Amino acid sequence: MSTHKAFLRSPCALANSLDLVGDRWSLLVVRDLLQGKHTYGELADSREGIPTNILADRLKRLEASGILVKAPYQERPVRYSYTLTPKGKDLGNVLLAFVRWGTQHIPGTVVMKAGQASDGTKTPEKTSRHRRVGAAR
Amino acid sequence: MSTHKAFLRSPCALANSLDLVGDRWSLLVVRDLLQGKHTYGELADSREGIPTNILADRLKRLEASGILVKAPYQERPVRYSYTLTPKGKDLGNVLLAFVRWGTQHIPGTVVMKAGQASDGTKTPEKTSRHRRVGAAR
DNA sequence: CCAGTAACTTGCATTTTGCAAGTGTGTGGC
DNA sequence: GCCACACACTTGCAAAATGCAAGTTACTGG
Repeated sequence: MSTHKAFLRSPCALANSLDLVGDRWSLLVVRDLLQGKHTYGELADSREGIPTNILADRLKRLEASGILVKAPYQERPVRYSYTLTPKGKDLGNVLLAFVRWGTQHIPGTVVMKAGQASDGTKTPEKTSRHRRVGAAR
Repeated sequence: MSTHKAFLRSPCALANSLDLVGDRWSLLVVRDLLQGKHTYGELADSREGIPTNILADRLKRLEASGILVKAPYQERPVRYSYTLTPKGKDLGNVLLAFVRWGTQHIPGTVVMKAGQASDGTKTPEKTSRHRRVGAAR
């Protein structure tokens, strides 16, 4: 099979990025993965309450587009771990841009991102492993 | 009445940003406005072929959330001009992050963004005018 | 055998899309 | 006045996506 299908809308990088992660849930899943979550259960338990069918669908799509990979981390009982690829981790910069825009322009919103943004807002961070956002700037 | 409604999903800046512009079209409209387009017709004539009902809806939503303003720029015949507010212009950074991610990770995509980049990225791209894209099936 | 957990699927009502066609307002030409 | 035309939208659906609840499968410990 070919590695990529024809462009759906245009060759514009923005349009194609939006076709992959331009919906209300995908980037929240990426956020949670960046924060150190890695199982379906942890992801389903997000603050925003993503419906499980949507989560399953987004995980499939994100895997299909090479943003994350699914792999069993134990065999008996089989349990899966979702982790970001480099492509997925690079979305951290997009998240960061969104977070900066949101905190600046939507009153009341806070940074809920582990690894810290530029404005010094504290995050109620729990035991994160050693995963950090590849922050620009 | 309160000045703003309760958070739809969570106080997370990312989640709230996505509630405003987290769909497949909003940021493309912002892109076109940043590129200098300002009338409904010019926006409707985008490369990706946004349906006019969707465009009308997005313009209303973006105006409601203070990302752009609509104003008549001539009276007889009345013609409207859509322009970004500072809030809307700041989305340029989000666009930039998306464009960088896309060009880096989605093979074949190109930058189609005019001027106004904070890192000196330039586009020799020019805009096509009223060319129809009958590509949608 | 039973309860429990993780990881999904399924059903179905509601909402959002996408496409085409239509409407309202005003302008210039004849 | 009448017609063609352009701009800025609406309207009418069919099709798809979303959201909620409940069900399913695989396994394990008691």
